[in-house]
Amino acid sequence: MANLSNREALELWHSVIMNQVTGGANDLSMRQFAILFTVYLEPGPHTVRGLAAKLNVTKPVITRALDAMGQLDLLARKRDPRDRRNVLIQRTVAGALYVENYGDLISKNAGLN
Amino acid sequence: MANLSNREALELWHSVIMNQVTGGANDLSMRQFAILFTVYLEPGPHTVRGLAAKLNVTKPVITRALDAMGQLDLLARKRDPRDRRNVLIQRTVAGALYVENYGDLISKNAGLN
DNA sequence: TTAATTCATTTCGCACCCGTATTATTACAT
DNA sequence: ATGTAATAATACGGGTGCGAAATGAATTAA
Repeated sequence: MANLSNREALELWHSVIMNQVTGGANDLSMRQFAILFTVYLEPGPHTVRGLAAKLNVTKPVITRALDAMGQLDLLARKRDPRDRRNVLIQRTVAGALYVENYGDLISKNAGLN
Repeated sequence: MANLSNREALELWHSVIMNQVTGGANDLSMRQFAILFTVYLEPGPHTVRGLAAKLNVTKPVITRALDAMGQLDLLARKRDPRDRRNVLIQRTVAGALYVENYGDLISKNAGLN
């Protein structure tokens, strides 16, 4: 994979964060970002409990993040038919697009100079 | 500079965010991160007004962020002696170390595979 | 069938962040 | 000197996120 110098790494991070902050469309919290990217980048199925354990946060954090991001249509809930206590977190078209665009943004900033 | 594929970019971003979330030491908001990195990566002097304009937020956001990050000793205030209405945001040793470590973290994750 | 377990959700209290509007201080123009 | 402008800080109200604890729903064990 790419080899980033310390300085380059910081400038990349800075520019991505600046894009996020100044654009200001939605402002997801750091935890929400972690949830979103975990669901889209790691193989499922993802449950509330599983995500809470992986991110080292309490379950209500996941529940509330699903409320918020569900409203933005970035993720969706689905009851597990095999064990209806579980909630499976599903990807959405809008969410996939959003994550994809984020990848573009990052790699574009990484290629700036 | 490095050339990142879209997928690599997303995985890099994901791993850095995961480190930030699960580590959970201090949790700065996205805006606070933007302020911190702007001060350490862009040439000064930085003022409350200037940062507010650059980040497209209101001035109280900067003031409060300085309160919070000042308490963590990541940044310091200094009255501008030439115009005592201004506050110049100063770097600190602890802050420089913090940012430096962040660069290590990012570049390390970028080199993982 | 009943009790215990295991999920996700809701409730509660606390803390933080935000923007608007106001205040206090300093500089500048007249 | 006086008034105006500019700067940062503060007060206030609303919104949201957090963890702990309580609740509800579904499964499993006895």
